[in-house]
Amino acid sequence: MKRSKQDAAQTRDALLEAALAVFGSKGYAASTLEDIAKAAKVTRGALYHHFAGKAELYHTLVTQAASQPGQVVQTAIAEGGSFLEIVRKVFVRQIVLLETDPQYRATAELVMFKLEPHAELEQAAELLSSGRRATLELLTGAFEQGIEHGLVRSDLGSTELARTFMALQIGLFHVWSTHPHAFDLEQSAQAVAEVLIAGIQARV
Amino acid sequence: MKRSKQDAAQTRDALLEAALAVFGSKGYAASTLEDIAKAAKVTRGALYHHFAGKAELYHTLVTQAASQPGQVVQTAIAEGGSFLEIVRKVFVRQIVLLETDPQYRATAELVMFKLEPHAELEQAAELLSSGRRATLELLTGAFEQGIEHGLVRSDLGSTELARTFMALQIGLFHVWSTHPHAFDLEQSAQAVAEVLIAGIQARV
DNA sequence: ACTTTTACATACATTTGTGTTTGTATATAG
DNA sequence: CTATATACAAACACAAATGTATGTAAAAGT
Repeated sequence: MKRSKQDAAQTRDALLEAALAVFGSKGYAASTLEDIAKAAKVTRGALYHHFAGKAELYHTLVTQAASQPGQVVQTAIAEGGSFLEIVRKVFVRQIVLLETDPQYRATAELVMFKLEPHAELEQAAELLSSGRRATLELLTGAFEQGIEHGLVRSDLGSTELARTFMALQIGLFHVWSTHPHAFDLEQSAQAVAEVLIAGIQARV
Repeated sequence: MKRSKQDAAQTRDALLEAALAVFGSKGYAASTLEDIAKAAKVTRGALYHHFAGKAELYHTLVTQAASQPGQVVQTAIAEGGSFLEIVRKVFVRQIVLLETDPQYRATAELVMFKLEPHAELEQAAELLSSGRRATLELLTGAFEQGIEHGLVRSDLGSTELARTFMALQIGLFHVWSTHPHAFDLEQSAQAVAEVLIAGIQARV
């Protein structure tokens, strides 16, 4: 019984969603296509019809997640406020996004904390890697300006400050990811941001 | 040709070392026992003689790595210095340890950033998890004292400060782990520690 | 010196997952 | 209205990995 084109797109989405869930709960290598197909309530036949195989499924997930970064920065800047205020906002909001968007969270956890260096995943890894580099450069540029305006301490250099920002974000995400029920993410993010702001601002 | 007991212990160590390397480079599930045996220059027969299977190998690695934590704290305290000085020392030294001890680094990367929730690995995961909780509690206690002595800011609470410390460490490790050649770890750790200290100290 | 373990290697059986092929009902195009 | 392409399911073939059983030479015990 063949389905219409709309139905087909629906199954495709179901497969992607199922793949994310299964990959997230068992890791890439341990996940079987049968698992994914079953989770999407279809057979492997459907899966092979829509995707070339496991690697392509994974790659699709990663690329679609990597395409939605950094608009948080844009809106925070647009809202105005002092430099440090913007930094605080961006920090907290990017963290909170992990809690509010389960899809985003799952993908992020998958590619950051469950990265298996499989040969077929080279492209995806490379994509992620370059994304991270870009974010770091963007942050470095921002802190460079903050230093020039005398708002941020100048003794450590903009690169180290950017790395600190990233490290704090990633680290908090990791801690929360391993014990999600242990504390409230947003509240903690605000506290951590306080420390960050106090730590990077120029001394009077 | 049978080897002596000493040779046998050597083979066992070689297997563990090889397992760590292979797990680290391919992930748990994707690593085959043949890979590990070959890397240790023995056959799978030897492997099955020393270990029950893949899971036991992994478990052995994890437990032996989890047994060597926190002596950094002891020595730093013994050396004396102000509270914040000790915090800084502990932060930097624990990070640097990742660079100096490749064995420790590999295990840490494996269990922190390549954690595959395999069913057979439950025990190992539980062990890791409780270890992290213990570290966090130890840190919380330390910061609690710091607050009481008026050396640390009191507005955020000791738990949040401890989490910040952990997050910064883990995050920096993660950033370095994904791009080891991009920057000098020790230097960066010192800079990051500067920010941390400035961020948590009591305001005058 | 003789017997019994020990430390492996080798060979085999079984399972499991992947990729491919075939079949089929239905939607869509002409 | 007929032909073809589409969206899958079901069956099959193949490879790889695990676990186990067997063999064996040397070390360790007696």
